[in-house]
Amino acid sequence: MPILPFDERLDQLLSAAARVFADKGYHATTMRDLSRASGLSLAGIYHYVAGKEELLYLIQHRCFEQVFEGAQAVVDSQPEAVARVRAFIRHHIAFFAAHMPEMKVLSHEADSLTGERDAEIRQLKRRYASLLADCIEALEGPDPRVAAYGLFGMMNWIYTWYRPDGRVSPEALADVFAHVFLHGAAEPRPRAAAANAGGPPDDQRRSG
Amino acid sequence: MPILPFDERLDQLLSAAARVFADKGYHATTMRDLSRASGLSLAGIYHYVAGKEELLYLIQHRCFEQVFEGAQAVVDSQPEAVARVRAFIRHHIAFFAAHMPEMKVLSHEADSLTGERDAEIRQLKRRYASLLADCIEALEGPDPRVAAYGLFGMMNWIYTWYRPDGRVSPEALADVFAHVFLHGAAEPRPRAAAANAGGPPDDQRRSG
DNA sequence: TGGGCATCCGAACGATCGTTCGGAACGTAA
DNA sequence: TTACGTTCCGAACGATCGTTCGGATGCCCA
Repeated sequence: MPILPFDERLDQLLSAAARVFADKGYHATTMRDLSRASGLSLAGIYHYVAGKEELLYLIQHRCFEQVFEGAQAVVDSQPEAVARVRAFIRHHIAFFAAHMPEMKVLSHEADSLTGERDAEIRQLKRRYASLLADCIEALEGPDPRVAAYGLFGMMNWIYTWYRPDGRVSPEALADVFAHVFLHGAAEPRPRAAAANAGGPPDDQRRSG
Repeated sequence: MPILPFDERLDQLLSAAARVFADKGYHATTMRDLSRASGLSLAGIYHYVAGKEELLYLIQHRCFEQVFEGAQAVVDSQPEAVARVRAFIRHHIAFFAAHMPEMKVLSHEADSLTGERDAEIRQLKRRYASLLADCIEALEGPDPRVAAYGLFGMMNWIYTWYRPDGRVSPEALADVFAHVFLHGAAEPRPRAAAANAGGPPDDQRRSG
């Protein structure tokens, strides 16, 4: 037995690969990049995975199973429609912020898999989207499919601009998104709780 | 002079390249793909552009100037904050639907340029985002930056799921997004106008 | 008739890609 | 000690990449 057992070394490899894929994009990263980032030799990588695409598949599959399981749990714990949607948003954003590279790869490299691996991930994606769409349908608002995809866009897009260690905490971000999606940006927020962590708790209520 | 003047042949090339980039992704498409799609020979492409990256740059630059100009115009034509935001959304979605390949490339390949070309496109992007953020700030709702990026995500994400020739017209899509962003998905929409195109052109005011 | 420019191409170049091959180093079991 | 499976690597393979080179063709003007 070497320093690390097989499974843990594989986890390390997948984690390093997720970071590089997120940073440079799947097609633009080379196996030599992954060799450098993982500490394995170029050939050594192939002891753990069959090839580059399997690496991407494993990252996406593991990540998806995790978000889905967590989302299912928090949604089930809420009986009421608005609370279920809010819980989904909070969980999705929290998970996203805690697994930025993997979630970015999941969002940005959705078309980079092929064949059966592609089909399997697409199916997971459909199930996850349905979970949210079903919650939204109970709101009896606009077209649930359109609204759900709109909300996914709002949330998934954060990989292009949001930094979890910046001025806006993941919790504050989720609250803003939940408020905007449920009640709209033209409505004042009920409590102070803007997006800034430190500053004065600027009150949101409109003047007139 | 051949059948087509230089500029028009270049337009054709850029249009073909946008379609292929949108379909396969920038890094995954080869110059030979572009040769096939444009009807030019592999070497012939280099008579019109300096290389693959310039192709991507020209697509993004031209597209961005167009959306920005149009958005500026429709925003300026509206005096009131809510109407300005709504106008921005309608224009962005309409333009997106009418220029799907280019806008997908603009959204999805935001990190594929390098050096000066990258810097220039990023600056255009900042200006465009500020235009929307300024409109949103006047709503006096949640953090304008967060809300603006959230709205951009909602709108730009459509390249992953929306087909302009499907059951939901671009106008209906824009109306749903405008309603959700401004008033929330938990609020009922004022008129029927769910997702059908032929309805009355306007449905602004809340019910109460 | 001939020079010059614009348009466009077939063929090839060097670089780099994902992957593979043959084996080294090590621990364990007999 | 030998035998063997696991872990891992240096070196190389064939394929393909973006790009370039040296023209070929046709049009314009003199």
